[in-house]
Amino acid sequence: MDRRQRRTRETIFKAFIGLLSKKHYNQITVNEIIERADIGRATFYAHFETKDFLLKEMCEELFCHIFDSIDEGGEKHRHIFECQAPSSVILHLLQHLQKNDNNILDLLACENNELFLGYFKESLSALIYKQSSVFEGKKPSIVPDDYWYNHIVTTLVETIRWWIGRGVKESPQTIYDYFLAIL
Amino acid sequence: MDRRQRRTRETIFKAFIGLLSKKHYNQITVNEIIERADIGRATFYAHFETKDFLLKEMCEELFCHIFDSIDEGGEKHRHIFECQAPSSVILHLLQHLQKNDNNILDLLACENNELFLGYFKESLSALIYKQSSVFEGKKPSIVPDDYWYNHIVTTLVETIRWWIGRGVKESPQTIYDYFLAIL
DNA sequence: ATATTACTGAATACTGAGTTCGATAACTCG
DNA sequence: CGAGTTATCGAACTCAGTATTCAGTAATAT
Repeated sequence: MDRRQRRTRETIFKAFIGLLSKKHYNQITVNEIIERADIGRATFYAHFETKDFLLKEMCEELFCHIFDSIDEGGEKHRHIFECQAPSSVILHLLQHLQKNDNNILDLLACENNELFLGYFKESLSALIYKQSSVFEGKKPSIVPDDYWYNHIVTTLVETIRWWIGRGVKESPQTIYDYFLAIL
Repeated sequence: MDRRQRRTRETIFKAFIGLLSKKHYNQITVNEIIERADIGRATFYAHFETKDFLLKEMCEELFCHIFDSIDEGGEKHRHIFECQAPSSVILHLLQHLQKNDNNILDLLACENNELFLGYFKESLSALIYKQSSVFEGKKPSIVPDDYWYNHIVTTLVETIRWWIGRGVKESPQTIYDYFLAIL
C-alpha cells in the first residue's frame, strides 16, 4: 500500500480516537475529524465511505490486533500468547489493556458509544468461547447454556468497564480474581 | 392539562415507540415521527425541545409509572406493591414486564438504543439498592462493594434482555430463579 | 524519467434540525 | 352560551453537517 495512504489512514484514526476520548461519537463531525487530521475533505471520503465505516474499520484493526490469531496456529502476530504466557488468556488480555495500547482505554472509559462496545463485546465473545472450559464447573445446573454463556461475556465486559471507570488502579490479577469470584 | 395536549403527546409517544422498535434511535428523524404521528412540525417542537428530550420524557413517564412510589408510604400509585404482593419486588417487576405495559418489551428487545437502556438501568439501580439485603449473603468477601453492586444491576438488566431477546418464553419465576442462581 | 496514484480545496447539491408566524380550530371558564 | 385563551397547522426559512465532483498539484513506484 502507498505510504501516503497509510499515513493518511493513520492520521485519521489518531484524530478520531482523540476526539472520541473527548466527546460522544454522535457529536463528532467529519469536519472536526478532517480539521484535526489536517487533511482535505475529499481525502477523507476517499478512505472511508462514512463516519460509521471509519469506526467499524478502526475497531476491526484494533481488535484484530489484540484478539485475532487465537485460532489455529496462526503465523503473523500471535502476540497475545507470545508474552510470558500466563495460564489464562483473559488475564493476558487484562494485562494488554492495562498498557493502554492504541488508547483503547480512553475509548472504553467514557459512556461514549455503544457501537464501539458492541465490537468489543463481539470480540470478547469469541475469546470466551475458546475459554469456555474454564467456567464449565461453575455453571449452576438449572440455567440454560446460552444464558450462562451470555452472562460470562457480559460480566467480563462490565468488569473491564468498572476497572477502567475508576482509573485502572487494581492489578490485572486482582481484576481477574474479582471476575472469577463473582461467577 | 388541555385534552388536545394530552392527545398530541400520547400520539407522539406512540409513533416514537413504534419507530424505536423498528430502527435505531439515531436513524429516526423528526420528520418520520411527525409524519407517523400525523401532526404539524411546529406542534412537535411545542412539546419537545429536541428528539433527546422526547426520549428522556418518555422514559421518565414509563419508568416512573413502574418504579416510583417505592419510597416511603407514597399515596398515588403504589401499584407495584398493590398486586398480590410477591415476596420479591424484582419478581414483581418481571411480572409487570411480561405483561408488556406500554410496549416496554419492544424497546428493550432490539439492540436499539443505549440511551433507553441507560434510563432503564438507572431505575433498576434504585430498585436493587432497596433490595440490597437480599444479596448481601452472596457477596464474595474479596470483591469491593461497588463492584458487587454494579454487577447485580448489570446482571439483572442482561437477564431481562436475554429473556426478552428470546421471546419471553420462560415464566417470571423461572427467570428470577436463573437470576438468583448465577449470582 | 514517466506513468500512476493520492491529496488538495473549493464549489455544490442535499438532508435534517429547529424556528417563525399568521390563520384556524378546539378548549376552558365564567 | 360566549369571550378569551391556547393548541395545532403548514409552509417558508435559517443553519449545520453530509457527501460528491473535479481540476490542479505533489508524492510515489518501477
